[in-house]
Amino acid sequence: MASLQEVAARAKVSIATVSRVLNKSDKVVAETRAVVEQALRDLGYRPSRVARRLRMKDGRAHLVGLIIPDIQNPFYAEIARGVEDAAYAAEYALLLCNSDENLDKERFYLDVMTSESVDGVVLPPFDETDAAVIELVKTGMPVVCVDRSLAKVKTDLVEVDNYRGAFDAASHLIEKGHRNIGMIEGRTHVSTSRERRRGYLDALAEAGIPVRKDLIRAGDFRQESGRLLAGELLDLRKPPTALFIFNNLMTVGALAAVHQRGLKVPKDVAIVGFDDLPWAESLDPPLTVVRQPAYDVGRQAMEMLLKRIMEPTRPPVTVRLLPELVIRRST
Amino acid sequence: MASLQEVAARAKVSIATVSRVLNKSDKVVAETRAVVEQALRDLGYRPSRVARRLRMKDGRAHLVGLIIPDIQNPFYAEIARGVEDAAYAAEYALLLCNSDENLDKERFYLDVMTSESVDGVVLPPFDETDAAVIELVKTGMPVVCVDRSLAKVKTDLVEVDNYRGAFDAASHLIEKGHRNIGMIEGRTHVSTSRERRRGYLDALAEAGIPVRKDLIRAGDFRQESGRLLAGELLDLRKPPTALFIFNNLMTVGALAAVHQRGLKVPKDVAIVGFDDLPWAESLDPPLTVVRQPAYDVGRQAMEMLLKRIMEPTRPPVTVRLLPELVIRRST
DNA sequence: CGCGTTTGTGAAAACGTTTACATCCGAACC
DNA sequence: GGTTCGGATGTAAACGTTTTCACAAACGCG
Repeated sequence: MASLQEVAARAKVSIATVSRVLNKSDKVVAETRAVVEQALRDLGYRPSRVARRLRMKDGRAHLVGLIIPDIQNPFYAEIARGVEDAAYAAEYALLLCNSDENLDKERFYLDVMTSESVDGVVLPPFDETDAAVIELVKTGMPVVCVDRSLAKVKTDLVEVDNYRGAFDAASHLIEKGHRNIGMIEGRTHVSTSRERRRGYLDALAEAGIPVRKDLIRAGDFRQESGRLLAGELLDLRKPPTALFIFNNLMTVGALAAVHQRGLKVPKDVAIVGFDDLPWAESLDPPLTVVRQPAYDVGRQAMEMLLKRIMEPTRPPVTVRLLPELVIRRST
Repeated sequence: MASLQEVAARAKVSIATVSRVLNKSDKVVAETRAVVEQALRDLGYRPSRVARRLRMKDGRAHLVGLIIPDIQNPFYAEIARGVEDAAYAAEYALLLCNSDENLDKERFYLDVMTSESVDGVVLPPFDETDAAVIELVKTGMPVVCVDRSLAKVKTDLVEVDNYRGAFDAASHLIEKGHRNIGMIEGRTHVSTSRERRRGYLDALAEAGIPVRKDLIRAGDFRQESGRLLAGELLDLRKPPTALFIFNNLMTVGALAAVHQRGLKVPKDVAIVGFDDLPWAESLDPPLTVVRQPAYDVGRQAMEMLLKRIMEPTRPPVTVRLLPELVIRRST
């Protein structure tokens, strides 16, 4: 509440001097400094980030935005933790928003970002052609994409080798003797979906297994769509003996569909999903998954963003992290 | 980027007129309005929330803060969704922060809140005596507590009937014939822990079961502490035949400890935990839990906050929602 | 002792809004 | 035809900072 004005009045100096005391940088003699600091304490002064941000040129707000598609998805929550830890370490505050895999909400929050003059934004774009994000990038706002990438625009990017992850997962199932492997994709215009699909197809091709189109379904990354689509696949005349599912939430949904039908995993149907879960070990059965280093994705993205804020003209960088196939008992 | 200045120049009017067009409220003749609106579009004008917030008196920033202890805890994620939906519906932006059950972080973010001149804050206090939160309340900042309450200070509050939830859970175990019921609490100075403990003790008392102090352990709400403490209990000379655990994450940890020892649930040990999980149904075995209406907690808290922002002097209100015992197969 | 140089401090502008107040102009009134 | 009114628009102050520039005093030096 107390402003520089009031502090200055109490210390009988000018507001400029108070500001200088606050920002340490400038010269102010020890005696005055002491007086000012006393006044600061007396009034319980708290600087206004708002005023500061209004006055300052870009890149010094110490505020960045993170827009995640679904805060209830543990994968994104883990990314958020990574981002948050790196931000907090650099004393940056984080404006965290949940876009709910919804373009309108995303646009609303992107507007908030520019409107709040944040220093930069971390986000997984809605899909490869996300217009609102591209627009934002073009305004010169520092943007780091995580997990998903944009097709036409080059930005800083921290992603996971989705092709490799999917290839390994499918190969693992093939090795176990499966030839009818169902796949539940995510939204198809998302870069991760595209890459994972490639990995699956290549693994099949390499093993000389023909692709059964009816075993491929596209979901929307939500639990419910996993349940529905897994149900469809299991109810097929010639159902798959294994399921490869593109994210954690849909995998949980699929598991529910399997249980509902009284089928046994992995005897009746094997399952491997993308994204590890803290409780994957305690699921019935413990789930084989492609583990993504989500925390690191977040942390590195934030560090990358800080670099870009410091040096806005540096060329965009891509970091690709490796996933890991964690074999438990669902395969 | 474009400011009122530039728009005004292009439309050949004063900035006041532009501002009036923007805020609809005031009179401006149709012709000028059209000209201004064209200029607005041409320049792709985006208002600066920062400047606006600096200028305006309290309560009109259309920005509120939410500080949650752990973004990776599905219970809080669900609360966050409730808050976020209600905020978005009212066109409020949400400054979401993760305090990591850490007082320093919490203080940092509380400072950010005042410093950012948010209109209000929703949070579960760290514990009943959380000094930083009390301080904030005393500054007159609208604050709504969720889930946990403060001991000495009366604020708006949306909570769950924890006593009832715990009482029901313990009674259910007693009914199933258990007399040695282990309990893993959370941090003991948190209001929810205190209430749940009361519920457990009363249920035992009502059934005439003496309390075994060695069956009561205090954790920190994290998965790891659930694993550790459940391990301790199970390794006791005279171990409990049932476990009542105070939150979801510790329950998952406890489940791991049980599996690790090769014990069967519920044959060797029954388990009931607080907080439902989207995948509780797919755990091994499907978990009996006390379900809290987390989404509603969040939604109602945000609505309450909006009311307080509109009418800062209204007396504090408490809403208590009912939990529900969901019986699955772990008991 | 006079003159440049340094050092500490203050005055004021700027950031982008909102809004109270002033101004202008035409219409309505008597 | 003045006077008054009211409606549309402009002017300028204010919000709380940072920062440039100016200024005064002290200092160093020949």
